[in-house]
Amino acid sequence: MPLSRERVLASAVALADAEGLKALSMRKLAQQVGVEAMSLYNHVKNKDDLLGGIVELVVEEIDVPEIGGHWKQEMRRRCVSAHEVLMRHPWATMLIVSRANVGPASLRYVDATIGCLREAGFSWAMTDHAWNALDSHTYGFTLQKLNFPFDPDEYAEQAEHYVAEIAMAPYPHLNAMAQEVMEGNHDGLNTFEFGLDLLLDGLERMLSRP
Amino acid sequence: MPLSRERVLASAVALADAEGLKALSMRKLAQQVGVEAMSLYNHVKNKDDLLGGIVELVVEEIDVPEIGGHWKQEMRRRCVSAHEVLMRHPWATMLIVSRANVGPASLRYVDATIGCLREAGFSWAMTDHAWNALDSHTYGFTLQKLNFPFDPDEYAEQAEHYVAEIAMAPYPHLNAMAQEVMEGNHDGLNTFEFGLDLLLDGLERMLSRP
DNA sequence: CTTCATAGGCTTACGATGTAAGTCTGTCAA
DNA sequence: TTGACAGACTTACATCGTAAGCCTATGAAG
Repeated sequence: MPLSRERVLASAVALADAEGLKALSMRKLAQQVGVEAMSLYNHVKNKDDLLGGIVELVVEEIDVPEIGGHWKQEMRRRCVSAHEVLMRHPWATMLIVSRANVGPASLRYVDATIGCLREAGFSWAMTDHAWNALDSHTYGFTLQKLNFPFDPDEYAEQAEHYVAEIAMAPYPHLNAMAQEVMEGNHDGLNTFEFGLDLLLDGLERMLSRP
Repeated sequence: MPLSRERVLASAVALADAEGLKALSMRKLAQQVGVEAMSLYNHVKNKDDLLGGIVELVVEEIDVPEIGGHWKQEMRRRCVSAHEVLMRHPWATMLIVSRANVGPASLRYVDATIGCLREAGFSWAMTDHAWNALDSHTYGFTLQKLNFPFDPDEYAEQAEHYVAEIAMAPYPHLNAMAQEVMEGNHDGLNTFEFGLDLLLDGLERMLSRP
């Protein structure tokens, strides 16, 4: 099987998924596809191009909103799908929010989003604001969740170590919340849909009362 | 003036502000404070510790919500302040969302947030959700704005180059929006407050109708 | 069948980077 | 006077992206 851009990019995604973005070096990637580092440059302009390529692969996985459908349902599906995809590729969100993404998958993604909102009757400005607010929530929530230091299942027990290591006296409210988690009264988990529905409901109200 | 942790951290913030996170290397920083690279390690455990330190300096700049005050107004002030501070230090948001922040400034910041929301009558779960949703918007919006490839002032004219470089035929809605921007019918700018108020209004409704 | 351009490998080399390990020196307490 | 120690410095190493150039198999042109 000859080397190709597709194979290089797919392998890069696999490596980043398995060992994180930091571990994705040209040498390690080359080794994984059975080649020397410099050979990758026959298929990829440079590392930045490689990163752009793997971002495109990830964006391709996201459900695009259907332009004829009901905007609220379609945008909800789009955002939930984005969140799921980004959780499957924990390195991807960071990359997306720190680069200009102008590949075909990314363009198609924003085009469908704009189309869906416009079709529903939003003005240009409102379309822009809605799209931006929904993406802000999607990226922001995903990054916070990825950054959360414990596995959700073991949050309660981990909280005990956490509380032990940090002087909680000066932080009474944080301390109280940690107590609630430890005692099982509050699971401390956040759902993507909470903020998402707050935004969608707000947008719906603005649409019906222009 | 002798070297100290404070001086190292302050200088690191200045360097990152001026030349970006990528330019913040131990050697460059050392040079800036007039010392050799390894000497920094007398004041900082390693580079990660340095990054944690400068994040703390930034978080310290953010307005903390007042616990007795009206929650909506206080949280709004807190988020707007965070956004402003993060725009002043364009490298900081990335760092905040990719690390566990457990310094005193960060802990004080979350403690005041939890306290303000609890005092207002939110349940533990709602407090957690509200805090998380507001932060998601703050970080997500800021990252998107920082990543936006043009200066807001020159957006309209830059859009022309953009459109020229990308085949717009397959992306009719994106194309149409670009046209609106070029013709001055839509400025294409997003405000932090749009999504923020959507969230705050939604939270207010949930609080009054439990 | 020969020639020769080309695509796509490979090797070598360079300047960053973070930091481990060890050294030197000036200050101050005993 | 001595001796410990804080805080500077030097050297050295592995790892990174990638510039430059080399080598060889393939396949089209003569």
